[in-house]
Amino acid sequence: MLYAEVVLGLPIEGPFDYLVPPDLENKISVGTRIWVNFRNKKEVAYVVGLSSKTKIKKIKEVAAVIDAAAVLDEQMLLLTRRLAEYYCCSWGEAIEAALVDELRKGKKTGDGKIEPSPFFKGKIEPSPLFVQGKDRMPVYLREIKEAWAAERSAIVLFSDIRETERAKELIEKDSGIEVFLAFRKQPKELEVWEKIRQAQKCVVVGTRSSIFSPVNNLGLIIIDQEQDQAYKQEQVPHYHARQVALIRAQICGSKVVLGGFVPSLESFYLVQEGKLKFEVIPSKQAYPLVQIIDSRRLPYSERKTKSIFSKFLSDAIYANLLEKRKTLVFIERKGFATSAACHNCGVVLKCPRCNINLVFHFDEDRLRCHHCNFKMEVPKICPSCRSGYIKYSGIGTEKVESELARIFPQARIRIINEENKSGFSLDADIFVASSSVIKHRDLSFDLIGVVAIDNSLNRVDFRAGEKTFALLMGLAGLTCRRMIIQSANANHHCFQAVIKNDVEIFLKEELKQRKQLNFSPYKHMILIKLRGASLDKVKKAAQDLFERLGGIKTSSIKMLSLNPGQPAKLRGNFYYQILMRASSVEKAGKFLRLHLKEGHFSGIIVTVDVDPV
DNA sequence: GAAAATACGGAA
DNA sequence: TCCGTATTTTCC
Repeated sequence: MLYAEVVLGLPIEGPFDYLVPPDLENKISVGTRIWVNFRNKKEVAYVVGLSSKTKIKKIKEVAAVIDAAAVLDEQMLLLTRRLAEYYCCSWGEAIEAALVDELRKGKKTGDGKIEPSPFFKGKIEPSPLFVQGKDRMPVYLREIKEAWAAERSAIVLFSDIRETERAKELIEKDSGIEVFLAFRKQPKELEVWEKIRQAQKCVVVGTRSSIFSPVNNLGLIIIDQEQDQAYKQEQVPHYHARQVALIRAQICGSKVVLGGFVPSLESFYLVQEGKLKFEVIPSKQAYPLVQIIDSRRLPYSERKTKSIFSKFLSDAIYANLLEKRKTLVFIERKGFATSAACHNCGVVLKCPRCNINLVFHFDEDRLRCHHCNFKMEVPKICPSCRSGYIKYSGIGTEKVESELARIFPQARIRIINEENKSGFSLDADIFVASSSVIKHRDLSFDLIGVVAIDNSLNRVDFRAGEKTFALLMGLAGLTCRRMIIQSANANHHCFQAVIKNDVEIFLKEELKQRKQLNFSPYKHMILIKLRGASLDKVKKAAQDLFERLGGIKTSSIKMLSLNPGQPAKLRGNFYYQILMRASSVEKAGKFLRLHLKEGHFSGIIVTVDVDPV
C-alpha cells in the first residue's frame, strides 16, 4: 500500500496521509498536487512525501491527481519548509505563498514536458554585495550578463511595477536576453510561470512574489531598493523578500546583490559583520546644498503665527519663483498614531527606555509606550521649554496647497499624487507631493522644501528614523541645487547625514542606538496578533496569552507589551497585539509552536508576524 | 480556519 | 434528563 503525505494551504500543521489507489501509484510523486477530501471539503493538497505505512486508522483515498509532473522541485520544497519554520506558518501556507493563484486553485498545468533542472555540482555561494548610489543599473547589468555566461538564471526584484517595466527594456536592450516579467495578478500569470519553469536558464524581473519564480539553475538574485517596505508581505505568511532571497540563495548556491540609495539597517549590520560587501557607486549628478531650519529656534514672532512655512523657506521659494525655477514642497501625508507634542517648542514625549514615541490612551488618560508598556501621566508642562500646552496630534497637512496659493497667488501650483503619476503636467511653478514622488526618478527640481517631516520622524516605530532618512535621501536625489528641511529635531543624526551626503553617519549612529535598545538587527521582534468579533473576548484572550507566555521561563525570549492593534478595529474585527523580543527566530519559533497550541480561544484568530516592519 | 465533538449550565 | 450554547479538539 502507498500513502501520500500532503500539506494544505490552511493554518494547520500536517502532513496528512491519504491512501493512493493502485491505479494512481505511478502517477503521484513528491511535489505534485492532488485533490483530497479534507473535512468533507475538496481541497488542493501538495504531496511532500510518499510512504508505505501510516499510523492513521480511518484513512481516506486520494480523490484525483492534478499534475503530471511536480510543480515544486526539491529546492522549492526545502525553501518553503524553511520559511514555514522561520515565519511560524504551516508548510502548506508557505507553499501557497510561492505559487501563482491559478495553481493554488487547482488549475492544471499544460501538457508540455518540463525540463528537469540539471544536478548542480559544488556550491559557489559567492559573497553577497550591496551597491549604494543612484547609478546602480550598470552593476545589475554586469551581474546578469555574468550569470548568463555561466549558464545560470537571474531573478531581479524591484519595489514597484513601473520599475520592472523600465528594467525589462533596459536589460533587453543592453544584453539581448529576453526578460520575463512576473508579478501577481497579471494576465497569463500561469502561462509565464510555465515558460519560466521550462527554460534551462532565464532572467525574471518582478516584484516581491517573484522571489519564488520557478527558474532553473538560479545563479543570481538582485533586490533593488531593498530597504523598501514593499518587500514585506502584509498577509500570512509575513515573509520579507530579502530574507527569502538569502535562504533561497543558500539552497541554490546563488549570488545575492542588494541595492538602493540607502541600505536597511539589517543589511548595513551584515556589512559591519563582514558578511556583505559594500560598494558605493559615485553619482554623476551634483549633490544639493541641504539646509535645516530648526523650528524651535525660530523668532517668537514667527512661531506665534504657526505658519507651515518659515520665513527662510518662503523667501527661498519666492526667489525661486522670480527666477522661473521649479519648486517641490514635500509633505508626508501618511497617517500616524496620535503623539503628544509640545505646542510651543515641538518636543515630542518619548519613552525613557525605548526612545520611541509615547501614545496617548484616551481610555486611561495616560501616555503609554507600545514597546515596553511604560506608562506615565500626561505632564502639565513641557519638560523641554516649560510651556504649558501639550497637544495630541501632528501639524495639519491638508492645508499646504491652499497656504501656498495664499502666499504666492501668482504661482501655478500642482499636486503630484498616485493617480496622476503617469501624466501630470510639468507646466507649473510649485509642485506639492508626498512620498510617492521619489519613484519618479526622472523628475528634477531647483528647490525642494520639506515641511512637517517630524510627522514621519515621530511615528510610533523604532524604524521611524531609518524610514525618514531613506525618504530624505530619495528626495535629495531629485535636485542638484538646494533642499531646505524644517524640523523641531534639527540635531537628529538623519539630518546631519543628509547634509553631508554621508549615509554612514546615520547608519553607524542608528546601529549604536539599536544595539543599546535591543532592537533589530541585534534582536528579533515578533508580533502576535489576535482578532475577533467581540472586543471583550479579544482583550481577555490577549491578556491571558500575554500573562501565560510571560510566565514561561526562558533566557532568549522576553514578552514586551500588550496593546490594541493599529488600527484597533478593522472590518468588524477587533485587534490586539502582543510584542515579544527574541535573540533568535529559531528559538522563538519553537517557543510559539509549543505554547500557542496549548490554549485556544473561541472565536479568536491568532497569527504571528516575525520581523515586522 | 472551521466543522465536529464535548463540556457546561439552566430549566423542567 | 434534555437541549441550547460556549469551548475545545481535530482535521489524514
